[in-house]
Amino acid sequence: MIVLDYRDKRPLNEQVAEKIMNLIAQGGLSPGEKLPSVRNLAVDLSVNPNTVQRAYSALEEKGYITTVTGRGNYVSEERNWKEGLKSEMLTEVRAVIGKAKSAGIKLDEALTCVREVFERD
Amino acid sequence: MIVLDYRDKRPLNEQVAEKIMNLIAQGGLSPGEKLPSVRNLAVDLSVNPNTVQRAYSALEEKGYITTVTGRGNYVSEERNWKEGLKSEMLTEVRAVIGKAKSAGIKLDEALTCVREVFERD
DNA sequence: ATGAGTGTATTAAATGTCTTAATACAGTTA
DNA sequence: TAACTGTATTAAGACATTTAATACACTCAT
Repeated sequence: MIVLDYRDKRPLNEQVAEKIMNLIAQGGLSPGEKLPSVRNLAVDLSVNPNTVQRAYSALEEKGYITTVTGRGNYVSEERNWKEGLKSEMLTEVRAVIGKAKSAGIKLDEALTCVREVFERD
Repeated sequence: MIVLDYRDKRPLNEQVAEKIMNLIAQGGLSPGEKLPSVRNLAVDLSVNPNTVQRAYSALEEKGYITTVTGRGNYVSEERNWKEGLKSEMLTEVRAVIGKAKSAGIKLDEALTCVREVFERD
C-alpha cells in the first residue's frame, strides 16, 4: 500500500500522511473504506505505532479520514476535504511560480511547462 | 541585506544561501560584486561563521559565487548559473503541478493561477 | 462478561541534524 | 608585519524525530 523513502529527509509521519492523502485524492482509497489499524500499518511499514498515529491524526485534522475509537479509521466523504485540498494545492502552486518568476522564468515558459505536465498520461 | 526568519523551520544556512541566491538572480547583487566576508555577515546576522560558510559553500557549488581564499567571495557571471537556475525552477514547477493535477486541479485552474501570479507587481 | 482488536496518551531513551563555540591554519593585501 | 580573507576541525548543546514500553478506554464477536 505504501513504500517509505528513507532518502527523503522529511519526517516519516509526514511521508505516511502524504502518501495516504494521495491515495485518497486519486481514488485509490474510497470514502467509507477502512484504513489499516495503527498497529498493523506500523508493522507493515516497519515503523513505530506512534509514527502512524501522528500521520492519522494529521489526516483527520485535515478532514481526509474519520477516526472512531475502538473501531478504526475510515476515509471521509469527498466534500470534507476536496476544497481544502484544492486551495492547499493552489497555494503551493502560487509559491513555486512566484519563486520561478523572481528567478527569471517568463510567463510563457511557465505556461508551457504547466501544459506539458497536463499532457502527460 | 538579509533578514532571517526564525519561524521558518529550514536550516539557517539554507535560508542564507537562498536569500543571497535570490538577490543574485534578481540583480540586487551584480556579477563581480563582492559579498560580505564570512565573519562580517555572521556578525550582521547574529549567526555562527560556520553557518555562513556553509551557505557560501553551497552557493559556490551551484555556480552563483566564486570564492578566492584570502580575498573573499564574488558574484559569478550569469552564464555560470542562469541555465542551472532555470532548470531547477522548472523541475520544481513540474513537481508541484504534477501534485496539483493528481489532486484534481484542472489545467485551466492551473493556468489561471500561474497568470495571476505573473500579473502581480 | 470476556478477550481480541481498536484508538489514545505518556514517559523515557536513542538518534541525527543544526548550530554554536573555540581554535588553528593558510592565503592576500596594504 | 598586521589585518583581513577563506578553510578546517573538534566538542558541546539544542532540537526534532523516532523508537520503546506501557497503560487506559472503547467496540465487537463470542
